[in-house]
Amino acid sequence: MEHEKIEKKWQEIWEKERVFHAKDFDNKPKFYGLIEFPYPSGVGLHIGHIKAFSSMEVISRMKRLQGYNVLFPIGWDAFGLPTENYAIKHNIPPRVATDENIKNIKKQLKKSGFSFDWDREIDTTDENYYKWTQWIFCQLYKKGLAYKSKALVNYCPSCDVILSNEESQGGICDRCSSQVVQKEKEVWFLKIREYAERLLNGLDKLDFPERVKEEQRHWIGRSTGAEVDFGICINNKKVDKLTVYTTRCDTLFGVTFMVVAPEHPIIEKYKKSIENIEEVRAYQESAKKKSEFDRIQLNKDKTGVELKGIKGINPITNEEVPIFIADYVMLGYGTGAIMAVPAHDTRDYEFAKKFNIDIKPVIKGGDIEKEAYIDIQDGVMINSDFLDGLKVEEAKKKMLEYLEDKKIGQAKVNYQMKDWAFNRQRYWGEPFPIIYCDKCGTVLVPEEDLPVKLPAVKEFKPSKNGESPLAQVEEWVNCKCPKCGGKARRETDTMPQWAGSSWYFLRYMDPHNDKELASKDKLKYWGPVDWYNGGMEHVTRHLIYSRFWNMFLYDLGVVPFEEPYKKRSTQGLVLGEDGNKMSKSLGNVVDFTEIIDKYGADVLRLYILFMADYESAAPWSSKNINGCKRFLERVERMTSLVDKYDGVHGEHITMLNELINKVTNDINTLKFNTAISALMTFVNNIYQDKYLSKIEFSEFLQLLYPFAPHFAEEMNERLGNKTYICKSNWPVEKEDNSKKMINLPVQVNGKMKELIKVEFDISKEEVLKLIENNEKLAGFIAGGIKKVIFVPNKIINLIV
RNA sequence: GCCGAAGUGGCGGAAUGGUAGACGCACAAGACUCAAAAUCUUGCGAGAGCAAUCUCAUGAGGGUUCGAGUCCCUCCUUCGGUACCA
Repeated sequence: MEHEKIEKKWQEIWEKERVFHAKDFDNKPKFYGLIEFPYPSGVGLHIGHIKAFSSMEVISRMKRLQGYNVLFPIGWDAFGLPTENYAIKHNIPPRVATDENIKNIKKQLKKSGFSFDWDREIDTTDENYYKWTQWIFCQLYKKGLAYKSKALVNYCPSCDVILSNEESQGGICDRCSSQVVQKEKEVWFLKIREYAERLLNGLDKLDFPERVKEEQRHWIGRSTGAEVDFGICINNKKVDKLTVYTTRCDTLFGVTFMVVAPEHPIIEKYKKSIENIEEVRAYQESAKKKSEFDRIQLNKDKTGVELKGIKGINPITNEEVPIFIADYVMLGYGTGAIMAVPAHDTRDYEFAKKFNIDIKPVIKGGDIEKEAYIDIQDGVMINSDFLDGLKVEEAKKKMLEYLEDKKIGQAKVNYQMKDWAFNRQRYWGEPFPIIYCDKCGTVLVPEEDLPVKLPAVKEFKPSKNGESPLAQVEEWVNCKCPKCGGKARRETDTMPQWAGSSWYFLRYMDPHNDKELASKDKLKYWGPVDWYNGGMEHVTRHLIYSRFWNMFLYDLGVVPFEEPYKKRSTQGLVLGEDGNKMSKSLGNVVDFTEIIDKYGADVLRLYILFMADYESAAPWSSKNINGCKRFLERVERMTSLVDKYDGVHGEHITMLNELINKVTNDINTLKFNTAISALMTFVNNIYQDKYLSKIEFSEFLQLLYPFAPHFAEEMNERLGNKTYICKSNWPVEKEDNSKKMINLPVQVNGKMKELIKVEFDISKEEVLKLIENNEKLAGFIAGGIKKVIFVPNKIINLIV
């Protein structure tokens, strides 16, 4: 079959018939299937995209035949670094580059035969789209959830851009792999931490894979503990308090020193009292130079400097303890200060060993000469006054009561998740709807003035002083204050990559609305997303950010559902033929457009879904794909076996029913590989029988349709069917009056001996009778049967 | 270190605690052909046997069970995530 011709033909027919069009407020049950919209980068799509999109594609194709009103949309996450870097590299304005790339990728997607509803195509860089991204920011600002503050940020010297923690994991820039350094900057933050608890608790109700939930939980990083007010004293006189965060307030009697982060404000406050301030300053400087990554790398070798001249006071024992600064304590977590209990914390232990500090055990057991002893399960308190004899959990509780009673401490929940650093010094992003006025301060752009359009510029490369290129566009930057009408300047930073993708699934439900981000009625009809498939790499950032925005919009009353995604699944990577991750440097990248040219989109999709379990990574094979090609050719030749029988042959009913059942279930559980193998088995069986009816063939083609839609449509037409498959109804199981026969395995002492063909639902007694009459099996039971395990329709096991 | 996933033929991979290796690839033999390709048929975990058949076999070692690739314990390896988070 000429795949090029028939694929083009059916793509045109589907488009003309508008079969993938999602109808608002239709009476049919709705199904909203979502895939992660692609970045329109210059290199086009990757074979991984094809796999990623194929799950919802297959499910959507089936669901439409099953009578669902399916929303399966597509769009472009076009702001952000990949596009901008491409534009800079090729010296093309980002707008032009984006449009070119979109055009190219759109062509690739259409050629691949995806059943997207193109009427709902969105583009995050379209001003009608980012108007609403800006609008959401305005609401966040109004609710006090967006703020600007000075902060140490991850800064990539090569890209000249500030990165979020998510974009600089491991201290490496996400985009260019350069080493990230720390820099102090005025940064916009979104208070995602205010939603931490809800983001965490919401997970329980969601149909996400457990590992996805675990990663999100870990990312949010909730820990329960206590803040305890230690004292600071100078010359034996208490002058201040120093609050620490601990999850182990039960060990308060074991504190032998304190540690604060190098940037902790007490150093500046008491610099006059610190005798070795020069040494301290030197340490602060060296810590600043180290990126967060370096700190981690050096985690075996603890460093620090004692703050001589000031001491900490343990509020329980009133003992004086030394205070150190050390870079193993982070300013950004807890209070930036800790109480150190070397006997029961590995880090404190290492530090104490190095600096010769006392190690005082407060939990029985272990050998503190060798290592810190940690037993939160069964540990029993010692050397701890009123806690002695209690187990750790009980001691925690009692200590906390004591602290709260004496007003020297309180229960405290902390989250590892930091507020979301929400700006970049780049051109290709959403401008902030923010104006700075000398008189009025920070002023929001009024809603009627949205969108704040991104001006066309000549110089879109990042400038070397770390400022956004927008800062150089005087006529854009200088504006009137919306409040007082006086001279004012616009915010020149832009929003990060994740902004536009944090709410795009909402826009799909009402993409052309110019009054609101989406009408509530349409959100109510389509939302929430029934099934969202995407990559494991977006589980912690994109998924959490978008859940946060959705929750916020829910609180505002704009969105009628709190959680945006009912169900989430993840595809495994397509690895290179050598088993490694595909990469240009390894030269193992497979160009899927070449595969389409050679084999067609149907064979490509069939093979991608057949090669392994959908959710696990699997290597590409240019040999194995032949099997899928041959399979379709075999199906094509099956035409010659079609007889004149009007109906389903009695002998084929069971087989066909099983196929319908299997394919339907497998598609619903992403087991595409076994669905396809069942289709193959069916064909093999038909070849054995050498006949099938037209109806059998037609239903087979319907089942094949989600995986090889063009081919199935073409074959269906050749069979003489007047109705397109895309407009047909998904096959259902037929009444089966035939006596169902099964092969029942017979085990003797747990070992398989024989298969006997029996009627379905046969009784134990009848089976035993058959066994007695079976020449071979009778021999085994000649010595008498001790015990019989009979599992109806499954197995019989004879213990002799 | 911690969290998660996984280890099954020559290869990709199937198996609600119940026939291990479905389906496909590769390979071999046969049919068709002048020949090749394509196609069709058959075989294809290892060992023993003319054979029927038997024994062994799902990373290693234990255990639970009538029965374990699947559940439990200990360990090894690989991959992914994460990390001085107090």
